[in-house]
Order: sequence, then C-alpha cells, then structure tokens
Amino acid sequence: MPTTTPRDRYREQVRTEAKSIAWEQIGASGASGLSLNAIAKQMGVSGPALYRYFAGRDELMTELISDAYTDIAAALRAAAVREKDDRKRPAAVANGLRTWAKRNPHRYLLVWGTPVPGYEAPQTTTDAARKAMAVLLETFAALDVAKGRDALQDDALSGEWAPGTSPRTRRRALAFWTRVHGFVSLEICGHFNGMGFDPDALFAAEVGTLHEV
Amino acid sequence: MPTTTPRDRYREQVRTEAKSIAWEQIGASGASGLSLNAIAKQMGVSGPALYRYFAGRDELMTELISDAYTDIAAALRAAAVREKDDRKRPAAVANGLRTWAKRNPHRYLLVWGTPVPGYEAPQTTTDAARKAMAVLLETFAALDVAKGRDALQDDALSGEWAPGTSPRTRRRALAFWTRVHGFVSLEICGHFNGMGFDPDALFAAEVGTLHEV
DNA sequence: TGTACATCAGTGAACGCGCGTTCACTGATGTAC
DNA sequence: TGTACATCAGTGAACGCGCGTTCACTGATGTAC
Repeated sequence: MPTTTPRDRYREQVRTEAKSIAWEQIGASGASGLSLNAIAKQMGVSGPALYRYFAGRDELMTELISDAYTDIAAALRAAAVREKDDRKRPAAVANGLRTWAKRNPHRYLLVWGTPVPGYEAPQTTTDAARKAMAVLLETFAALDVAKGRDALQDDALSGEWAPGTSPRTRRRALAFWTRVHGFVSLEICGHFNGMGFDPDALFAAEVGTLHEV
Repeated sequence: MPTTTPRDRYREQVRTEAKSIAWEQIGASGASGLSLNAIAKQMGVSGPALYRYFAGRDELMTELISDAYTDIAAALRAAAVREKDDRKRPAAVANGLRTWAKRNPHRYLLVWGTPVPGYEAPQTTTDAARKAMAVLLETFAALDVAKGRDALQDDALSGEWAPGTSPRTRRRALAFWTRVHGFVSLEICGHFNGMGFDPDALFAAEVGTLHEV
C-alpha cells in the first residue's frame, strides 16, 4: 500500500526547499556555483544531511534541469491554448516564452545557456526538452495547410525527431525556436543594456514576422 | 624612448602563452573554472608567478573577453569585405559569424553566452563589442536605400548607440544579430544534437531570409 | 495501552582537494658609471 | 671592460576559504506485537 506517509510528505517538503534554495544560489553564483554544502548551510542544516535527499550534486542538477523544462513546457502550453486564432498562436507562444524567461532567467539559462562543464545531461532531461518542443510543433502543425515556399529539402529535416509531423512544420518550429531564443537569450544576458532601444518594441516587430517564418 | 626591449618581448610571450592555456581550460571546465593556479601549473611554473603578468583572475578574464571581441570583429569584417555584392553581404557576414563560432565555441560563449557570475564587464569590453556591432551596421547601412515597411517607430530604436545610422539600419542589424545568434548559440551548445536534421541546410535557409529582415 | 524493535534524519569529524592572494625571499638579467 | 647597483622573474610557505563525499554515531520517529 503505497500511501503517502507523513515521512514521505516531509521528505518531499525538504527536497522542494532545497531545490528552491538551489535556484537562488544559481542566480547568485551561476550554475557551476551550485553547492550542496552551501544549500545545507542556508537551510540551517549540516552538509552531509542533504545526502539523505539527493544522491549527490549531479543528481540535484539533473532534477533542477528537468523541473525547468517541465515548467517551460507548461508555460508554453498555457500561452498556446489561451490563443484561439491559429495564425496568432506563434506570436502568443513567443510572448509566453519571453515572459517566462524574463521571470526565470536562471532557469532559462540553465536549460538553454552555456552548458555546465562536466555535466552530461541524462535521458530524463532530453525527454523533458521534447515536451517543450512539442508545443511549438503543434502550433505550426495547426497552420500546416497551404502556403508553399518550402526552401528546405524534405529529407534534410526528416530526422528521427518529432515523427508524425511534416518537414515543413518542423522547419517552421525550428526557425521559430532559433529566432525567439536569439532575442530572449541576448536580452536576459544583458546584451541589450545601454543600447537605448525598447526591447518590447523590437520583440513585437520580430514576433510579427513569425507567422510567415 | 619606448623601444621594445627583450624583457618586454618575453613578457608578451608569457602573457600570450598564459592566455592560450586559459582558453584551453575554459574549453575543458567552463568560464568559471578559469584558474590562475591551474594555468601556472600547466606552464610549469608556480602559482604566484603569474601575478607578475596579470593583476588577478578578473583582469585575465577581461583580457580574454576583449581579445575574443577583437577576433570576432576581425572575422566579421573579413567576411564583409570579401563579398562585393551589397545584397549578399548579410548572408556572408552571417556565415562568417557561424564559422568563427564553430571554430571558437568557447570564445563565442564567453562573450555572448551565460554571463560569468560575479564578473562585471568593464568599459574595455563594451568598446570591443561595439567594434563587432559596427560591421553589422555598415552592412545594412549599405542596403539603406528604399524598401519601406519599417514596422518599428523611429524613436524606439533611436537610443544613444550607433549615432549616425538610421533607425531602419539599426533595426535590421539587431534583427540580424538576434536571429543569427539564436541559431549559432543553440548549435554550438549542442541543442541540435540527436534531432537528425542538417544544421547547414537550416542555416542556409534562415540566412536566405536575412536580406529582407 | 505499553513495550521492544526497526527505520530514518541529522551530526561532527575527517579526507583530500583546489582556489585567490600576500609576502619575504633568491637569483638572474639588465643598466650606469 | 669591469664593477656596483637596480630591476624584475620566479619560489615556497602561508592564510583562510570552500568544495564533494564517506563514515561512525546519536536521537527521534514510526511500527509490531
């Protein structure tokens, strides 16, 4: 009988608190500054205590990345369903992604920023990543009616990923992804600072072109 | 009489070697893994010895970033002058940027990837960044003849950066930058791995749309 | 309800490691007369 | 050309710090009869 005992609930609570502090620390010192000892200290607990909850630093990292992917996927999906008009949906998803990224820059960068050295992403995170990508694919699949001009040969985009979608849909999803990521990552890394233009306006203009991607 | 003495040349040589090893280490352990001690060890020299050549870790980092910017700017300019046709030049510059990035992923990411925590870029690097941006601006300024459709209000893009260029030129340069960066950064961070499509083909398609950005 | 036992959270000490940086010092290289 | 001095490269010890991780242990919480 796998009922959740009080101990189970306590465990989950401690894990959640640890992960929340982990994000704070990543925000302050970057992904490579993530430290079990430092988290323990902030929780008012001795270092080794956390080894009851995580196998080690790498497992914690993996879980943080998975959580972030799940969060992103949910945000994208929410933005997608909120927009009923198929043709306006790409822009809505783009805005959803940007909003989420600005609210969670460290999560965003942990997932799509510079890879953490010495950390190899396991299967789990790759799966989580596909869930986020699926939203983009569905968004463009809904638009997949006519409007030719497929510059890319079918086979070049017919990899094993995303079976059941057309090459055109995949290409559009990819173009969407790279463009939005380019803008968002530069913005949250502060590379627009001091240039004196309005990021909102530029993003709006860029997003306006996404439906004809 | 500021002639370069043998000692000066020796100093420069040691600094160059140290920086070269620094890049190796950044490649292996990431930007936050950069360590004066480790560099010294690899040079067969004691740790404190390097303090004769760099004021500290941060100064070395600053110099690496500046060097990277300078290198990028040179690569972009070379790509730009090689292409005589104004309208093909954006694509040429895009290809130049991607090629450089794939050859120097760590340099690229140090400059445009996730910011190094606890490191604040000084004026020097900002200046170097502008030199790279200048190539983009010139590229689109050359195209600045007619072809309306300026979706963005003039004032929104009339910040203090890049005086002497038209808002339209600035907007196009920015759109170029965000798009190319999006593609290139995802590619060199390995986010296209296992998707089974041909990055070259997708980039070519994306670059084909840049002249009408 | 009470007692005996098993489970599990958390501790503190320890291991070996690497970091940035300062400091007093040696020894070699250059310079001035 | 030779000698006296100044400059500078590099050393090794030291400071204080933090890291991941293992281990034997204490004490509290739950479970079975």
